Amino acid sequence: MAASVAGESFIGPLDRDSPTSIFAQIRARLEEAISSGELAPHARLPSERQLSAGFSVSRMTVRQALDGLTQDRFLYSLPGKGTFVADRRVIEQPLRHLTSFTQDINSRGMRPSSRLVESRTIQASFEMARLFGLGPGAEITQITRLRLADDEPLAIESVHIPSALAPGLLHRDLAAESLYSLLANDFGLVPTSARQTIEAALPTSEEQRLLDVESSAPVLRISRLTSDASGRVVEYVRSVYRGDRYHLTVELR
Amino acid sequence: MAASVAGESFIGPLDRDSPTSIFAQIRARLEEAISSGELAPHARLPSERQLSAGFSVSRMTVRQALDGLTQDRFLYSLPGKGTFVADRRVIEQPLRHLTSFTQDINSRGMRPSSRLVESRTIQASFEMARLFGLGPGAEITQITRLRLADDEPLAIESVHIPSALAPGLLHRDLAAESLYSLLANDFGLVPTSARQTIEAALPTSEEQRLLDVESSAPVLRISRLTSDASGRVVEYVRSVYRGDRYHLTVELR
DNA sequence: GGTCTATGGTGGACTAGACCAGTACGGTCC
DNA sequence: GGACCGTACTGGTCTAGTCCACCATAGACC
Repeated sequence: MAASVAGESFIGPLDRDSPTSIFAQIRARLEEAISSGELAPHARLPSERQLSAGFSVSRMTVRQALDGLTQDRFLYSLPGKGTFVADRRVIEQPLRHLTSFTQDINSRGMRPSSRLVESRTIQASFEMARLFGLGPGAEITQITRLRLADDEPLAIESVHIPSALAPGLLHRDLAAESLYSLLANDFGLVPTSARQTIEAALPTSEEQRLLDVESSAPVLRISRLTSDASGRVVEYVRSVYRGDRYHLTVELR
Repeated sequence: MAASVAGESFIGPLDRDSPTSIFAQIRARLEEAISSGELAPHARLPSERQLSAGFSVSRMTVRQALDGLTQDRFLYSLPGKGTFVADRRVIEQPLRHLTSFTQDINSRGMRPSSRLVESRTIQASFEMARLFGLGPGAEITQITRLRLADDEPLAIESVHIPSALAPGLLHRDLAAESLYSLLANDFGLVPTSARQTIEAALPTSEEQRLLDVESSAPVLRISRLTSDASGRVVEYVRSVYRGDRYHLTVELR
């Protein structure tokens, strides 16, 4: 009744000189074995002690890899029984991660593009200053773009970033490089978490025109507040998506 | 310019005989110190070695507590510099966690209630059988309820659970006990993660009647697939929320 | 002034052990 | 047959150390 004996191909020598840490290598091996199907859903993994011997590392190092995979719902463990592969067939590809419009649309198998609607510097309103933790009247760079998928209008996206965090942003060519890689590379702004508020509404007349929809066509209004690891708010985005062409998928815990 | 010296009140002897693990106790101390404001945002924590000495535990145990808090965005660390309190003032209360309608509405400061619309056993459609990983035609218990907040209609919620997972569910009194505590206590179904799909739409005539809205009033259609730790799908919920009274908040990473 | 360098501190990674509570199973006793 | 009990295994927790890359600072040197 026991699972497969020996021959677990994902066990094997690791690269001790690699810049990648040992536990990350073990984690990658297991992830690979899971996604390739070698480790099927609900299959039992070798015990931590067996893995530790198989990889010639300490058990704590194995646990560091297993803990991460458990945290991310690749594995689950039952004390006294063993560690098992979680069944992710359903919770497969959806975007649990923070994604840009470009990544999002690409992952849906469409071609993203955008058209600049407006870009300017504004004074922060009281509310917006509070969100960013700035004094009222602080300068905010606002970039509004029409977002298209396969050349059809899909959303209007209005990004707000404190000018102090990204000086000179207005004069950059956002057609040439992605806003997010620009923020990360040139300004050191690395988003790690975001809070999104989603509501259903009807479009304003301006939105009807840009999105090319009727006044009775429902839209998704999404506002997103993005922070870096220290919790500093780096951007505030207000988007309006066509309800007929877009649905949002999120994963909760 | 250095932070407070000595006198960190959250450091102190732990209960070695407690059923709660040491690292969980340390974690609780730090969380408490953060939420009380004793550890302000961006304040530097004592070093891992100092904490380890202060609590008289091994450094690995301290790290177990810190790692968890970092994972959950209470802390962030800068190698070579120290560990710091993240600024969560913005990403404060929103529901990162899986919540029931009752919890959700309570946390918004309103009084939740519900009215049974329909409860019955149906044959799984091909699509629904696939979602649950069952054969087509498997029995599904379906419970549809009108959900109210402060006695105003807010949503229609239709829960689907494989009958085999919760036998006799139809004959239980859902007014008396929460569906979720019932599922957990009597059937051992503990949801740990969910995938939600959200879209904006217009209500059907039946939905207009139940929610008491016009045909042109946009609604949020949310479908949720809930799984337990092993990845087994335990429930599928389809909800329709009034767009004017409800907005959804989620946190991403 | 500016630049280099040693020093001591920090988090990150890793080791090789230990004890515990829970599980499964085989055997023994009734 | 059924109840009990030891044994061997599992993951969960904890210890007491090591080595490393990175960071700040203070002092020496130019």
